[in-house]
Amino acid sequence: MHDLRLVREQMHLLRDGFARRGKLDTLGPILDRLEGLERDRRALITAVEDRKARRNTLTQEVAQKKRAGEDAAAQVADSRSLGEEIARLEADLSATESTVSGLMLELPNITRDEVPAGDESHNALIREWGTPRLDATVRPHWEVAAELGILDLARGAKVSGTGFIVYRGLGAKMVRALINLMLDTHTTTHGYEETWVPLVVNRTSMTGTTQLPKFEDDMYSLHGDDMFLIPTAEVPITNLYRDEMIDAAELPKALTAYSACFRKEAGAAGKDTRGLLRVHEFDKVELVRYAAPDTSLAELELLTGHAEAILKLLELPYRVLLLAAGDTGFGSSKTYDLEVYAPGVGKWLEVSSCSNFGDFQARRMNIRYRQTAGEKPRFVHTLNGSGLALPRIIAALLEHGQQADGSIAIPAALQPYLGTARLG
RNA sequence: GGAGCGAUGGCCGAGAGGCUGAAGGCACCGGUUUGCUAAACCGGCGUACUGGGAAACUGGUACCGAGGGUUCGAAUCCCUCUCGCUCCGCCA
Repeated sequence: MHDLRLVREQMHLLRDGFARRGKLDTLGPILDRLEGLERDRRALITAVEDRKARRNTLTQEVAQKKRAGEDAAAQVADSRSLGEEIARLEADLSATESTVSGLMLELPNITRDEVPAGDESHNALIREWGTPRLDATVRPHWEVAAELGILDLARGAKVSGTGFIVYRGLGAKMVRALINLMLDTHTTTHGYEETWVPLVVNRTSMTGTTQLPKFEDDMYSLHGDDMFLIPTAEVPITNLYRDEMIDAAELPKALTAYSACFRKEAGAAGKDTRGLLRVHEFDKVELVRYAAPDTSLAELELLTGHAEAILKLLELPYRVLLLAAGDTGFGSSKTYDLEVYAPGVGKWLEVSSCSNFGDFQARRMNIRYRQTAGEKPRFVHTLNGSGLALPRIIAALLEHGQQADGSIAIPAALQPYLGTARLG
C-alpha cells in the first residue's frame, strides 16, 4: 500500500511507476478518481470537525447551566441539530474513505529506478552459474521418476486431483532430505531463525502481504470460515510482526520456515502442467527478512545469495534474472528470479523469486521500528524469497543428474540427507 | 460448543455519564544539588488525522480491545465481535 500523501503530492511518481509496469491504461483512471475523492475526503473531515468543535462548546455550556440550575433547553436543541448534521456528514465521510482505501488496495507497488521498464521480454540476465547441460537424450523427469517408482502422479490425481503429487520411497525421502538440507544451511550458515507457522491464515494476514484483495481467485479458501490456505509461508512469517514495533537493535531480522504451499494456478490452466512443473500443492522453504530502509537494497542481494547457495550445494546450473517492472509481483519494488536448467524438458525453471517490498507490505501491516529512542516510528522494509521451492528442484535433479543407464547421480551435499549417492 | 471474569498511555494501575487526554506509580528525557556512581528535588514526557505557518510552532478533531447504539454529552450505560484467563463439555 502506498502512502496516501503520494496521491496528493507525488502523483507523477505513481503514474510513471504504473507506466513502467505497462498498467497505466487500467490504473490511470483509478488515479484520477482517487485525486478527486481525496479532495472530497479532506473537505468532509474539515466540515465534520468544525461541527464537532461547536457541539463540544455547547455541551460544556449545558453542563455549566445544569450545575447552576439554569435552563439549557436552547443549547440542547442546537446541539441536537448539530448532531444530526454530523451524522449525515460522517456517513458521507466514511463512504468516501472506504472507497479510497479500496482503491488504494488495487494499486501495485512502484519499482525501483534500476528495474527495467516493460514486460517480461525486458527481464535482465544478471549472472549465470554452472553450465547448463544441453543434451537431447536426457529424458523428462516424469518418465524416469515413474520408472524409479518415486513419483505416483496417477494416484495423486485420484486422491486429490491433477497437480497433487504423491512421492514414494526415496522420492518421499528426497522431499524430507531437501527440506532438511535447506533449513540446516539457512539456520546454520546464513543465520536465520527457524519457525514453524500455520498453513491456514485469516483475511487480514492475506491482505497484509498483498495476496488480497486482488488475487482471491488464486487461493484455496476454507468453506464457511473466511480462512485461506497459504500460497507461500511468506504470508504467515511476514505477518508475525503485524501491528508491532520492532526494536531497532533486532534489525535485520531473518526468519525461515518450511511449509506446504497451495495455489489454484487459476490463470495457468494447461501451461507447463506435466510432471512437477506446475502443481497445486508443493513444499517450499521460505526466507523472510525485516530490514531498516537504508539497508534493504543490500539485504536483497544477501537474501538472493542465500537462495543461490542452495543451488550451488545441489550443483544445479542456474541463472539470475532481474525482473522487468511489468513482470514484477504486485507488492514488490525489485525482484530477482532464480531459474535452474532442466535438460529433460529443455527449459529454465523458476525455483525462487527474491523480492524487496520496501515499506509497501509494512504499511499495510503496520510494522514499524524506531531508529533511535524518541524518534518517530518508521515502517520497516520487508523482503522474502524462496530458498527454495521443491518440485522443480526435484525435476532438475532428476534431469541434470541423469546418467546414461537411467540412474540419477545425487549431489554430494544431499547424499548424507538422502542416504545414497544414486537413485536406480 | 457452553458459563464466568477481564482488556485503560512504553509498563503497572485508579476512574463508574459533563470539571478526564485521562489520578498515582515505574520507566524515559532535561535541569538543580551533593567531590564520581547513586539518591533527593523541580520540570517534561502519547498517537493519528486535519487546518494555519518556509520553519520553530500552533488551532481543531479523534483515540481507554474493535464496531455499533442510547444521550445535548460516553473510558463510564446497552448490543455485537475479537483476544486473554478460569471452569464445563468434546477431542488428536
